[in-house]
Amino acid sequence: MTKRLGKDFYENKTLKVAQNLLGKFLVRKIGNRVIAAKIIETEAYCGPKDRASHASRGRTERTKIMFGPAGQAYVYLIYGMYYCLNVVTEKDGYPAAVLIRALEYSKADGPGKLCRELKIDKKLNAVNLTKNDKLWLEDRGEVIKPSQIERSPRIGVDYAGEWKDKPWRFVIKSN
DNA sequence: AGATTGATCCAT
DNA sequence: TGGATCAATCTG
Repeated sequence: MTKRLGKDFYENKTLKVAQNLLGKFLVRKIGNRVIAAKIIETEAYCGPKDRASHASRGRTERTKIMFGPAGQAYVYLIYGMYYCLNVVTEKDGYPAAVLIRALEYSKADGPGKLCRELKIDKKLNAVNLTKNDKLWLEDRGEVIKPSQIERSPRIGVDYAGEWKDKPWRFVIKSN
């Protein structure tokens, strides 16, 4: 059973989507080559008050995508050298997204390397993951039980004050 | 621990 | 318009 995730999957509470994404497959089509890899690590960025989220400083040219409807890709450049891939969640108007941090594929552990391996760059920013033929997500029937999920604080957000310790990072155990 | 690297954001 | 900042990674 293989089914592309639709808007109903993304239009949900971000913490729930972040956990549901574990075990799903990220599919990237480059020319005639198709790469599919299981998602094993995610992080949730929730709402305008989450200081770790780019959206916490309000709607800007870069972050407006996070305020948009669920099911779009949010791709941005960080530290001048690496791209990070997020998927937008929740209702149109509410800024939230899930960062895809690692895949069970080659050396794609870490959001920067992941995007390098899959050739994800700014051209894929704002694409609709439910419709386009270059990048999308699939349910291949794998079920991840809550007991297989490990929670921990998010990476690289020490500047976020009280928000930095929230256990909003999700990893499949034994990876 | 330090260097890298450049788009983005906001204010000296 | 300029300077500080950064959801990272590599090298030592």
